[in-house]
Amino acid sequence: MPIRDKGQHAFYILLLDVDVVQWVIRTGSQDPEEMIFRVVLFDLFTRQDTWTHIIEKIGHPVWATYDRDVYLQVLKEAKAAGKIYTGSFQKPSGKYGFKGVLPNHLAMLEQLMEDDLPGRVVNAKRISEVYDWLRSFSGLGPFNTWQMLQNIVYTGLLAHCEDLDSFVVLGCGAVKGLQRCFTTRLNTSMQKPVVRWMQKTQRLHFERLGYTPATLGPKKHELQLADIEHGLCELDKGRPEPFVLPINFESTLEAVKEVWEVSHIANQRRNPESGVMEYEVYWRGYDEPSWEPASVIEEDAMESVPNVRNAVTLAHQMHWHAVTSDPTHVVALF
DNA sequence: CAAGAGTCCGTGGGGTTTTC
DNA sequence: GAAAACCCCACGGACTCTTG
Repeated sequence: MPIRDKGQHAFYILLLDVDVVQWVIRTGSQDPEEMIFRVVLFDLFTRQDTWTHIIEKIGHPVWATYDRDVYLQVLKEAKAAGKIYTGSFQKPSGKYGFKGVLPNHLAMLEQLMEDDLPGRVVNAKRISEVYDWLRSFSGLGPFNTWQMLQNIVYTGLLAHCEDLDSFVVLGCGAVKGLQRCFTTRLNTSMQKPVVRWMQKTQRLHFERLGYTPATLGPKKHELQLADIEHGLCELDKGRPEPFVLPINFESTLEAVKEVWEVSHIANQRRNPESGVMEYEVYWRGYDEPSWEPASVIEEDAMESVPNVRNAVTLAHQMHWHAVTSDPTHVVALF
């Protein structure tokens, strides 16, 4: 059975976004610096019209020949003729010493490039490093940073990062979407694990509901964390009625068991300097333990700690009674 | 310290008024 | 009468302040 109804919308929007970003990335120099310049420039507007307008006026954007005045002029003309921003992705102007959004956005772009965003991306061990660094810029809050980072991920330059498959940030929309799914607001520490769990068990849900699994891109990838997050946002926008996912408890436990990576937790302490609660974690495959902040471990507990209690807690929070009478209600996600 | 409420800023859409 | 200008409201994310 093909995906239909409003759920289809969510995927089409998603596919469009990915395709446009891919086009931005693949058209032009494949030098990391140039690719990232194009991605960030595109990300400021996240609008295909704006990108096309730039190309028509000055050709494919090139960092090596970038000139603020030229870009400002072209974008001002575009703005005078129509819209250049997208409502839901619009970034605050940030504080870069200019009046108005546009010059401040360009100034932020320049700052990112001059402070070597490309180098930081190429040399990053973890995506979270790049995220934290981007977050320090004025105007880049949690959600916009995440969006920008996702577009950077599409370049493939972060493919070597160890947290490529686990790093996710949930925006307000995604949290509301989760609330729609599970009728109750999930405990903050459970939100990300639940989204990771949704990603890992997506096939099971498609099968259970009798739908062809949704795939993205020419290579028919499974939905990634970013896609699930995105889907949750669309869900929040499009659905007036709250509903609940019917969930199989046993399969959830199986999903949790499959991804254990922590060997065991030996100790806990309060960090003498910061006062933060920490756990002494032994990692599977490594002899040396490390002290990890409790918040991190608890957040990742679904994935990493061999502690069934976490799964049971989750089960209780999720209200797993099968409810929806119309399977199309869950199609936006699964 | 975390969660929630409130403010700010800018977009977008719909409707109304003004202008030619 | 059509197009342009204007107004108002809702929305979303960042940021700040308050509360428990």
